[in-house]
Amino acid sequence: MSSSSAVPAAKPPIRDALVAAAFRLFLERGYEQTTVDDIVALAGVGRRSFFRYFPSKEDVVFPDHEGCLADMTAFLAASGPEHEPVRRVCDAARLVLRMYAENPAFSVQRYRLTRQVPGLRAYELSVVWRYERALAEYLRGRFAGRPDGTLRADVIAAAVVAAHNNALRSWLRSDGVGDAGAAVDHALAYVHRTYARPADAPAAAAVRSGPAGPGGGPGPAGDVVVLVSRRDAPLWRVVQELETVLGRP
Amino acid sequence: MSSSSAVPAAKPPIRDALVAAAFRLFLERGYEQTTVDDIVALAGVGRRSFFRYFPSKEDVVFPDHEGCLADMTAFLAASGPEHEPVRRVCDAARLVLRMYAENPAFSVQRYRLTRQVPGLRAYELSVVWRYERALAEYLRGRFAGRPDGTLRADVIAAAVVAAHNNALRSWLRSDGVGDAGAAVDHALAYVHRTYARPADAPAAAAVRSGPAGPGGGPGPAGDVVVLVSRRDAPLWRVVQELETVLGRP
DNA sequence: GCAGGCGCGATACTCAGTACCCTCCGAGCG
DNA sequence: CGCTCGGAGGGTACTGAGTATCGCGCCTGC
Repeated sequence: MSSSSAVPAAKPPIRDALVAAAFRLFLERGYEQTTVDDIVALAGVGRRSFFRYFPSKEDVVFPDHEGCLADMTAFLAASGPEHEPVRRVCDAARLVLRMYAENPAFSVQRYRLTRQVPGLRAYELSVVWRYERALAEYLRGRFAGRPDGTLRADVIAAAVVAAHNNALRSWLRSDGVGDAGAAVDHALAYVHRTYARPADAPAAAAVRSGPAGPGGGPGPAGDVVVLVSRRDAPLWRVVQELETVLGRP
Repeated sequence: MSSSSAVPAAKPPIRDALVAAAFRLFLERGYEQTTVDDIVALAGVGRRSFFRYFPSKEDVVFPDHEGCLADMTAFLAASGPEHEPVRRVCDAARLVLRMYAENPAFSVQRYRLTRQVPGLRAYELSVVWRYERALAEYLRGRFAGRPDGTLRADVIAAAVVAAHNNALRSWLRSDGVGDAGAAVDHALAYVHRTYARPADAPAAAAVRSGPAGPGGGPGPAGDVVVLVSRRDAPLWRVVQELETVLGRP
């Protein structure tokens, strides 16, 4: 009818009402003690509508990740060859942090939920996995042709995600106080230092080798290389020489 | 009693029959088209017994991971301070490969299943996550006190798992032909090179030494640089060190 | 004003997972 | 010898997530 009083509040779409109702109940009585029927009853909608907006009960706990994943994919797709790949995936990871930081209270509550509900933890893993795959796919493209390109891509993507999550979780564990951005920057800087090679590091150098004298063939890992070089030698020559002696790519 | 009474603990009871029946049906008509009732009917046991042996339908697809995880935990717990931590987690990861390699045909079938069933992929993620946590917890212990100890632990554990899985999956994708061990060794070597620092020592130490002896500041072009490095130090780290000492980009 | 589309609700069904209770079987004990 | 006890397996019934189907009402476009 013409009356609008029966309609809940000026249309925060049903989806938001479902999220709000779900979290109220999850916090009140726990995730597993809350049925979908409870949620839809509180939200005042039909049961069928819940599954129209969320493919599963778990999805209502992560209502914004689908969009964030799309943002990340778009961000990576918009990258050009001028971007250093490792830095680019670090920046992509920061998109996720931004989403969490936009709503600290919500993020902390969700974190507590996922910590104590195994089913939610498993679901979160699959979400994180999709982020990691997006980063890895991007890196695989950038590393195509390089030796061990896919290996490097997968490892770097995993390292970036792990570093990001390490910082994010420590921020969440402290109830969202402190500078999450700085913590994530620090963690990602560690990964970036580890993997971002000085653009196509040329190579170079003059070397002598051996644990204790001449005749030492390719010794076991752990022995020592002594390199003597003129100070004014071009760096790339030093590296070239090193590679030759070490017998590595 | 009469047949095979004791020693090998008479292990294979109903459990193995359930696994066999489950895989037959999964391969015949697909995972989601197979109900637990189908499985127990084929195995000739009661429905209740299925859940006695497997907490969920997904678990029947990974019947050996629980034991492997226990092996890994024991392996890490049995580590001493004499073990280099990064090498140790690499060795721990090889335990998982060994389990897969013990039964290539089964592993390949399972891989195909998990590839095409989202629910199984999600479940596998939670299994992998537990391995990663075991590695990370071990490293956290070994890195306790170091700056960014937990960060390093988490990142290295993730890198090890990613490298292992990269090699493992490429082996599985090729239907289990080729040397899985060699592929995993190669992948883990990459991670080990990246992270294994020579027992707290810097990757490389460069010493400036001039013709005029010590005390000489940044000498003129023409004097000599002596660099001492562990043979297994990552090359780019050596270069970083060189750059620092030489004061060049 | 009418027709069609669609968002939504209601009912009914499948199946995973759980709770409860039953039986069978071997072991110990009166 | 029979009784009990305990544990492994089976059967029945229930909860709740997720799906299929239908029917209604509202909004839009002709």
